Amino acid sequence: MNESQAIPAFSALAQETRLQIIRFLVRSGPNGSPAGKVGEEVGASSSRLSFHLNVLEQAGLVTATRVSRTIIYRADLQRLGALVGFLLEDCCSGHPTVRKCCEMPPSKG
Amino acid sequence: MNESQAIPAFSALAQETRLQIIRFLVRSGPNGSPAGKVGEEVGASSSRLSFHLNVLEQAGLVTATRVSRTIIYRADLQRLGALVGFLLEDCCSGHPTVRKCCEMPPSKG
DNA sequence: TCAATACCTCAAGAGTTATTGAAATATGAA
DNA sequence: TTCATATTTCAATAACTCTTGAGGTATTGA
Repeated sequence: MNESQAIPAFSALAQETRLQIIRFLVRSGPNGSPAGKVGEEVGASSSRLSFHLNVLEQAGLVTATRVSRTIIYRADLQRLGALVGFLLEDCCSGHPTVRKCCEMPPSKG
Repeated sequence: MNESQAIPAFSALAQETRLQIIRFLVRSGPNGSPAGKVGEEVGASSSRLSFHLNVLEQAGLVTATRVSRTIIYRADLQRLGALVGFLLEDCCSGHPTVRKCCEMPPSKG
């Protein structure tokens, strides 16, 4: 991931509705979720939802696939991982203090 | 880190000049750097620099300390780490695919 | 073909962000 | 006090973001 990919990604995540969408799509797993269901989940009107899904898609954080009348959205976990990597390596020079946050939480081994 | 801290932090990082500032301040280490030197480094006029440093400070990603005539800025590594943690845990539910990016790079391991 | 469903696009308006240049504030030294 | 240095604040402006509501497109089934 380079800066010109990271900037739209950070920008996409800097918004409450889009954060809700990402959370929901990550939890929806590899099957993803149709736009309508995402809209119900986050409580957004169709045009508002479409606007935010488009921002996320342009940022590369979600993918869209048409299946008949519905459009299935999925979180792009590789991209999200690459963004974490950008934050750790590019922004923070791999600094150990920043890296500590990535260790597994104690109760989850 | 919660959502209302993460949103301004993502927003702060979604800008080229501020990304340059963060990189430089992380590399400057615990002594930080005076505003003027940051401005030289990133090629920003004083008012423009001040604007961006303020955004970063409000977002909690840098701290400012006055020392005589100069103001020393430092990257807040704890906050940056907490933001990585938010991205991994809150946004991505600690998903292993996303986590893989946090492993030490092979040549540095 | 017509109607229904699922979703997107468009235009308008309010609010926010980034840049510029001028002016203000704070500190230190002559 | 006067001057220089370091930095912030202010006002104007252009560009961008988000929301709303109306209308459009794609697909399916009767």
